[in-house]
Amino acid sequence: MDVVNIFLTGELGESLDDFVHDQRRFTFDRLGPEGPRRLVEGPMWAFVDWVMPELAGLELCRRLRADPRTAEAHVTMVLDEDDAEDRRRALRAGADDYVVGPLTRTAVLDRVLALQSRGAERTATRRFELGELTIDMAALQARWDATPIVLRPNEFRLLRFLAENPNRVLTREDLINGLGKREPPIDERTVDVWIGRLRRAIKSAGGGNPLRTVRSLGYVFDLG
Amino acid sequence: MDVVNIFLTGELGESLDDFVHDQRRFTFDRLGPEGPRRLVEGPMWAFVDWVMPELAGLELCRRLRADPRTAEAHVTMVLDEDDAEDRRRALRAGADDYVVGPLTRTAVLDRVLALQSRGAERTATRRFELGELTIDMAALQARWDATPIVLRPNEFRLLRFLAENPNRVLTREDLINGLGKREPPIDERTVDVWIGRLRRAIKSAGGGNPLRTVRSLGYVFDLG
DNA sequence: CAAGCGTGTGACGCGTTTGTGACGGGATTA
DNA sequence: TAATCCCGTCACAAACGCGTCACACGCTTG
Repeated sequence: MDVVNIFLTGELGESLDDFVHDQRRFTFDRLGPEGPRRLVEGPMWAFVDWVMPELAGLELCRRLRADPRTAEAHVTMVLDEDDAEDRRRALRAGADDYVVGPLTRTAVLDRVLALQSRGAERTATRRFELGELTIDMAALQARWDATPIVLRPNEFRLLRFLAENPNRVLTREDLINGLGKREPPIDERTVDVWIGRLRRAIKSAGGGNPLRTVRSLGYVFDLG
Repeated sequence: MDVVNIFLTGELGESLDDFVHDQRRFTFDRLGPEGPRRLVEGPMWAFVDWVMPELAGLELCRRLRADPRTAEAHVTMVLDEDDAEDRRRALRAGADDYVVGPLTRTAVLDRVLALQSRGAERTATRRFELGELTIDMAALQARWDATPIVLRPNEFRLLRFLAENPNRVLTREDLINGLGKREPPIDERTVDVWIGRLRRAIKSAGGGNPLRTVRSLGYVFDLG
């Protein structure tokens, strides 16, 4: 069984229990100014707060990179707000990517799973644009023409899957499988509701409707 | 053992060896302006650089599509930077998708595996062109010279069937059978209505009228 | 030129599919 | 623990697709 070790700064690290999902075990631990409290086998994921009580997040980030025990960890910086300059600084300090907080367990797991499934390749497409739509895998955020689209986790996964298969009719079954929802079996009509919610979210960010209904078949993400 | 043949433009094609992974053999070869150096059996994947020494990537992409030996290949365009307009152009030139480079072997394999596992049922002919008309089977969408034609399912099937039998008179019966409508029996006059609707749809996308009536016989899809 | 076909097309109505507000259970957060 | 959020399902109304009809127009034939 795969194990993924997740380290978090601040309170969050304390409050989370270990967790199993999809044959994979996740361990959570607190990340202090000296790094992780215990050393572990397997992939490590560190989420570093931008502001911390004892230490600036940037400094911790540099220390993690400098320490051979944690140099290989995947480091995600947690920002309070979406500031371009902060992002640059985070990446320069050695972070692999960033999220705009606040961080919940769901957000953490979503990220870890998303990045894992995209493969170990660090420079894989983490971000892609389709027309006016930008999907940023690293920040788990989508934008329409620079306006952020407020998406719930399921909606983001849906959008991602659709956008990864553009110009191709996806049946409701495809979509259910694509989001990895085999158990419990999902009513196909539910997909319509997903689509409706996703459309509304895109629309309320001022976006168009790239999701075309193909009657009696499914849906397509349409590119220009 | 499955074999997947991967063709790459530029240096990358030279530097990679054949490779085995998960019961599957991958062969790598260089892709020049004239297409692949050697011809192969089995699925083909071409990764085309946006910029190439001898030839623009877009042009190569079009050539691959036009060449019957490579028309069925899955073509991925490799972009240097994230430009929305370039993406559109790539897809319009016949690329199936795109990545933002730089490309490594890992990135290539990840992508091929991901696409293979998703699109298990790749239709034989994903897309074909007849003059200004393009028919995209995967997206169930037709375009006249880059303008989408709004078609209902039945109209799409009709257009597809006509386009698959160009320059050949199809009787109303042929058309009814071609669309697989045996039950319940369809009035032949209904075909006239189908044709009329299809013509209108093409026209309102700015297209011409490739559908010629052959009095007392049926209809022809006219090429040239 | 008249009569007779063959075709184009607007209109209609039925059956099906889709969109969506509402609800409730379950998980998460504070 | 209470409050909130997320999400799957349901039910109903609206939208849609499509086959048919009916009539007008045009072409053919005598």
